[in-house]
Amino acid sequence: MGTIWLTDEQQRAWRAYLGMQARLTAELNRQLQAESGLSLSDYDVLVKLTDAAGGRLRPYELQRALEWEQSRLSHHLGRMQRRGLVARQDCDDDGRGSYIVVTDAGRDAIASAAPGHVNTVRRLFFDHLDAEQVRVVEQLANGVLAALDTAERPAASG
Amino acid sequence: MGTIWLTDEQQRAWRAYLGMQARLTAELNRQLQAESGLSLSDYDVLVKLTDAAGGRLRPYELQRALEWEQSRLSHHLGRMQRRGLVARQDCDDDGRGSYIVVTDAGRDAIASAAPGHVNTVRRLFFDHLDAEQVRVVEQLANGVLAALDTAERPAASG
DNA sequence: CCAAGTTACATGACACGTCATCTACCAGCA
DNA sequence: TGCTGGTAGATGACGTGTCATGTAACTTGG
Repeated sequence: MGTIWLTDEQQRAWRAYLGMQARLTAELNRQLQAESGLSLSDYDVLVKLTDAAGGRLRPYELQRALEWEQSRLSHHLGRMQRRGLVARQDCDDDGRGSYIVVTDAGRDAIASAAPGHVNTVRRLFFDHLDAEQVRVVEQLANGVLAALDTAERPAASG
Repeated sequence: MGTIWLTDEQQRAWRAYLGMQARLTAELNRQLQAESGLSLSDYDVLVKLTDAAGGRLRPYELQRALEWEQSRLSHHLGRMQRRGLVARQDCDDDGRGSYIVVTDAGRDAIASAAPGHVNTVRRLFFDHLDAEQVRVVEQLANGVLAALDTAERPAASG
């Protein structure tokens, strides 16, 4: 029988969301790329690494922190290593793995990129939201995320 | 002088938004791909084409409707043509251009993809929002979009 | 202690998006 | 008629993301 479509309000909201998402991501990437030569992905990786003790993490730790697919991370770390942003150290505990370490160049890159990026986030996004809207974004996004979590890792029955 | 960072509320909202955005897009793409062999981009193109009179549009019309970069559209149409989802017709009015037409295969593809996709959008997103949140999403997204528009196409001075 | 399963990570193939650049055509003007 | 500029669109190079698969090292029951 008939498919249930979206209501008019939902359609308008969905279109607006998709539009914002696409344009905003593109703009943020463009600004970051132009001002610092980093991509948003590079930025996220470097944030996690510089936050970590010793500036290094195992790839699987990075993977969980970033919620990336494993092969994406592997490819991306390879590229970042080629560009000198990160390096690898052998892992004595576990012969399969390695540590990923931020290099000095990596630290420099993110230190110089961060202020401009944060400014852009504020200029393009938060400057146009009031306090209530900020709260709604957080709650709504966390709600959707929670649903995605339970949908992907279904609770054990019983 | 000190860089102005984000407030705690803004940081939490931003992280939540980024997480939701990434996971949601990935899931929507995965579902669409698995159930119909289309990507979200294919879907958007086919929606615009089937909405148009005669099921055909000039590439530049598609470009404006989708708000895509020109080369992205060009590459994407090439791939969709290779897969038989769209075809090209000569444009008599303008020797430079052509019309992009949905093929029967394209119509079949989107007709079979749409119900499942809409269902997934509702299941993963709207089922977790109340009416007020839906309104906020629309308003907020449109506000950010408007700002992006004026930022990119600065008004003529005077 | 060893075979079987599991975990950590890499890799090749291929779709996708951006940038820079190129070609062909159209429109206005001398 | 030819020149100049703008518009429609394609293309190659290159970075990125996904899927499927491979491999080596760890772990665990017997």
